[in-house]
Amino acid sequence: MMVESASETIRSAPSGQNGVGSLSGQADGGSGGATGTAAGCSGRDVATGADSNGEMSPAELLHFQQQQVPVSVAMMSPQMLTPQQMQQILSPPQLQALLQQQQALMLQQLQEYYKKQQEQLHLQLLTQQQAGKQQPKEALGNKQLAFQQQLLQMQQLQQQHLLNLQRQGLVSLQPSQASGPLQTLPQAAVCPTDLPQLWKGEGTPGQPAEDSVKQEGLDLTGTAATATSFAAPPKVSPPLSHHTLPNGQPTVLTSRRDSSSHEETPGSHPLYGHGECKWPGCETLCEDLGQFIKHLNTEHALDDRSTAQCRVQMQVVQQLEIQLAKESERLQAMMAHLHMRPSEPKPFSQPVTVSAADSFPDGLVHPPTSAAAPVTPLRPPGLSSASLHSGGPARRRSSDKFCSPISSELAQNHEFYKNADVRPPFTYASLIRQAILETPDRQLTLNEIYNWFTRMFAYFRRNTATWKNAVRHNLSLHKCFVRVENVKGAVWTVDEREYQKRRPPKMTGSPTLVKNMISGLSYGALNASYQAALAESSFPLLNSPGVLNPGSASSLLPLSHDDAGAPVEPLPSNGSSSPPRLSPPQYSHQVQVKEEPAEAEEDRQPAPSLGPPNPSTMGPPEDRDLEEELPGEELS
DNA sequence: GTACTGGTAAACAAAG
DNA sequence: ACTTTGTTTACCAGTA
Repeated sequence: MMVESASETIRSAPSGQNGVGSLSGQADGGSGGATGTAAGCSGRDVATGADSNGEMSPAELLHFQQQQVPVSVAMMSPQMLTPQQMQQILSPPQLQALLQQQQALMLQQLQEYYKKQQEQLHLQLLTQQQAGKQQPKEALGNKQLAFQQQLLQMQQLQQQHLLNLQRQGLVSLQPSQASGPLQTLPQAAVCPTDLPQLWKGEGTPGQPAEDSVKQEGLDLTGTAATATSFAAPPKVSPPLSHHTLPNGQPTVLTSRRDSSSHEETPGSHPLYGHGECKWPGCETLCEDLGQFIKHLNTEHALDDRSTAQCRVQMQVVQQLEIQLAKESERLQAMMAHLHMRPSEPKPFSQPVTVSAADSFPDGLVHPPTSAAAPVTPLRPPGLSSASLHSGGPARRRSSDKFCSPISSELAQNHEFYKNADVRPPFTYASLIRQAILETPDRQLTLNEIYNWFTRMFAYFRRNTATWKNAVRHNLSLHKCFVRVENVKGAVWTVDEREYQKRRPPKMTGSPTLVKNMISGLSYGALNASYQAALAESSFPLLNSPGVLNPGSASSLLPLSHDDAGAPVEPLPSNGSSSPPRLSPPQYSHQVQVKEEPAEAEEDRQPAPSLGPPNPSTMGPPEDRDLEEELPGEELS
């Protein structure tokens, strides 16, 4: 198997790589290989985390990785989906939007955390100064210096992060501002007040800071995860108010910093909130600020324990910083990888997709993906097969079911599938059909089908033996694929009627079910179904404008109108009432002559009894089409 | 629990 | 003899 795979890879590589280099505009075989490798690497990177870049020690790396996955995943997906699942559920544009959101969230988290840290460090300075009276002078001086250095370091780190992010074009705000557009994000997403929980059970006075860091690091993930409950509204805004420091808050901070030698502003203390001490791991209840100050001076005076805690806090911040840097780097790579999808909003595909996305079989109106993802239909969660990335058994391709039109999906994410090592969520049968229908004469040899797979999907550039076997298996198994002996060999064609018949397997023989289902569907869903079918039928022409409406689609698709059942049947089709049933050779001949008539008349037995769902709003062609197309598209 | 569908693996044969 | 193509069977998993 592996031997065959290797040989096939070599053989199919040149042809398959031709279209691969589109990312860089290259089209020769050499760049294709590199592109494929890059795609594979990026996919692995996304799944398993960034590789070591030499800037981190093994321990740090381990620690970082321990934090990284849960944090990032939690921030990306409140439902705790794996990246692969996210990838499958979300369309590439959605992924991009999500990544940007993740980046923004991390930025906000870091900013808030920096502020928190600054306040804590600053408070430490204050505490030292007050407690320093009982301490030896030079020791106090050293520690003060250390704290000041830490504070300075914190500020530098913060500025550096902001600069980095600005350089990436991800942030367009001034460092003094929390995060302009990001303020719409849930404030509780990363709540600094949760951070003290990291210190729960934190080290005893003599415990080394490193040990604490390990614990904190692990706890941090949990904190971040729990803090990422987007759905829940921020229930405690008051405690946040003096931590998050929206816009004018930095001035408060600076004023406090300036008044470091003075009294704290009455009623507000960065470590005091909700009547309790906010010192990491403390949470001692204090009735008023005075009591809190007293508690602070007694319990959190400048000693080894407090120093260790502060160091731990520092390391937590540093971990976050490292994580942010790593995530930023990864995000950049991912975006660079995905950026090849400018999505050139094809004007024709948009109406089709939008309507298809608007009305899903579930009857829900799915919002448009995002501004950055204008025209990608959402796949219903759970519909897409999961965890295909590693090449494991993949189930439940979505193409045939529901109304996810393979053509429009492919048209929109063509570049994505071409370069990303992601398994397309379509069945082999639908892919084979697509490959065949893309050709002018609607026929392909087996090898040409192979080439189409490798050309269109990076995923099919590996494990060739497996999927090729599957292709052959599907070609032989499904009646909709007709083998035709040609002068130059055997070619494969698609019997659309068989293909359409195959799609509504569960609906056949249950007219009542069909009827109930149709009656339960809105016109929008029906229309979406129709348009989806139309889009699917017109994939080969999606790259040419004018497939906006059934009429133009049919006119541009002399042959494939049978594809969508009989949607565009009223159109020319040279009026022939078609020979209903063709033997394979005949059919192939029809294909070649492009005379595939508007048949499907005899296949539409149950249709007449169903009646048009909404005659007033739909034209006759749509009605007929929907009656036939709907079962397969909407229910299955 | 069952039927159906889809994916994967494998064996086998025929043809080039 | 080897590869490619094509067929068939079996098994597993997901879904209705």
